[in-house]
Amino acid sequence: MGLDNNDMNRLDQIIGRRRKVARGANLFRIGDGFQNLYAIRLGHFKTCQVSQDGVEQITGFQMAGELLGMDAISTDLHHCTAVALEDSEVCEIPFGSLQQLLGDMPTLLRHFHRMMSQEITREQSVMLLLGNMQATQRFAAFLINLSSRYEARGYSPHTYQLRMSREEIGNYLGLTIESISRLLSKFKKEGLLRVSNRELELLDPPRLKAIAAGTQTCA
Amino acid sequence: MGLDNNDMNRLDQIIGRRRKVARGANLFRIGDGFQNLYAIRLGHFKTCQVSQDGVEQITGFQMAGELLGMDAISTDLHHCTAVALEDSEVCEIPFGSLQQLLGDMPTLLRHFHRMMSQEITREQSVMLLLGNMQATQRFAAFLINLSSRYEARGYSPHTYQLRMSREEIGNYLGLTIESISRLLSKFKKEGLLRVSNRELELLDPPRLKAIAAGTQTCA
DNA sequence: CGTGAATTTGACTGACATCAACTCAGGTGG
DNA sequence: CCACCTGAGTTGATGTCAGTCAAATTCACG
Repeated sequence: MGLDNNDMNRLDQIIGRRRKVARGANLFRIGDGFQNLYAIRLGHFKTCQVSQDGVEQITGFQMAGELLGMDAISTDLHHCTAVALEDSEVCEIPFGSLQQLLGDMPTLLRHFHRMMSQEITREQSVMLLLGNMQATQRFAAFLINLSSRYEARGYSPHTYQLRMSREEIGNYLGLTIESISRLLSKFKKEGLLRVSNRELELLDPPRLKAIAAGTQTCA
Repeated sequence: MGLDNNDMNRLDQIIGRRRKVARGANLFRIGDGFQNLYAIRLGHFKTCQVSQDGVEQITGFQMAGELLGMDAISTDLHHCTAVALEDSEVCEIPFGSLQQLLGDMPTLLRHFHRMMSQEITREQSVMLLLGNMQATQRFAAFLINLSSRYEARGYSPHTYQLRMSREEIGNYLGLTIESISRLLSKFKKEGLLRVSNRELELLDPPRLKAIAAGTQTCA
């Protein structure tokens, strides 16, 4: 169920300019008008919501190959802010043109729907995480999730770099920076991983998965 | 940006049989194959995820006019279970037929995308709620959310019936049944609402909104 | 090196969970 | 009609996990 060459060519034609986004810069902000979806070519992003009292909640971390901006389709306004976690590059996909194309190309349409649907299920699993997992379990699930996403992209699932700060991890997982730090220390002590700054090595993925699944408690 | 009559007629043609779902019955279950989306005609549903260790997390409450099953598009398998909270009625929308129609009908396509996108933003706001709101704020936000949805459907925003148990509310909000009960009592004492069983009357919506927004703390 | 930011670690606190007892409404059968 | 039972909900006492506050340490970078 991939896109064929013809599909890809027609898709390429509507894809707008590549755009570089410097570390820390916004790709779009809450309230911005919606023109484009963005396909991440290079780098990492975070998306965040802001509550009425001004508190920020990170709703996801995105990496190369993922699509940004789908939440804006409903009202033609962006509902979250996307920030580059490192110097990154995206392709603009003008949504108007994409829509026209979708009408002609059932496979592309199907593909697009899958991506939106995937975002829905991703968010549901975060709700599960935030709603009834303990801190240890949340953090293990987070590490495993990154691991499998890197693996799917052909990178090592055991060794990767955290592109986000401890604070951002904490915010995403509904925990404080201190808790994240303690969890890292605990996992290190347990022989589950090796950390040095943002460089991470998972030493015992099966056990980490078991902790994430809740079938093992961790000391 | 509604659908015109012609659109509606063609849509009606593909809409399958109406299906009654008794209180407590499943409309679909995690792992079921995906055939149809479901438009709720009558009644209320909850959707829930189950974590690997068997804990249930309610990811949403849906009412008449809302669409169920969009999370299944990505893998052709349902990722959550939908349960009727009361005797309800849905329309089956065979997704295959819908897709064909979407190719021909740009307005319908646009409408469908908006609905999917809306689900994404809804979930993001739940993440915000679960990630960094206090119990009181979560519950106020929950009540206000229901209120505005009933209002949008032409029902009273001040007086409505809770279709779900205290336990279900707690599960959804990442709290226990006891906490929900205490919050109800607190709000009652504060003169914010009147409750009797599942019958609810919001006495001071502005203040409740302020609490939900985090701009007011509540005693 | 020196300065400020990010992270780690420790002590204490608090919000919500847990445990337990009690109330109440609704249904069932004598 | 009423005694009994059951399940939902309420209320109180206590415990605990993660938050808060504070200080120490390490890191990034001029």
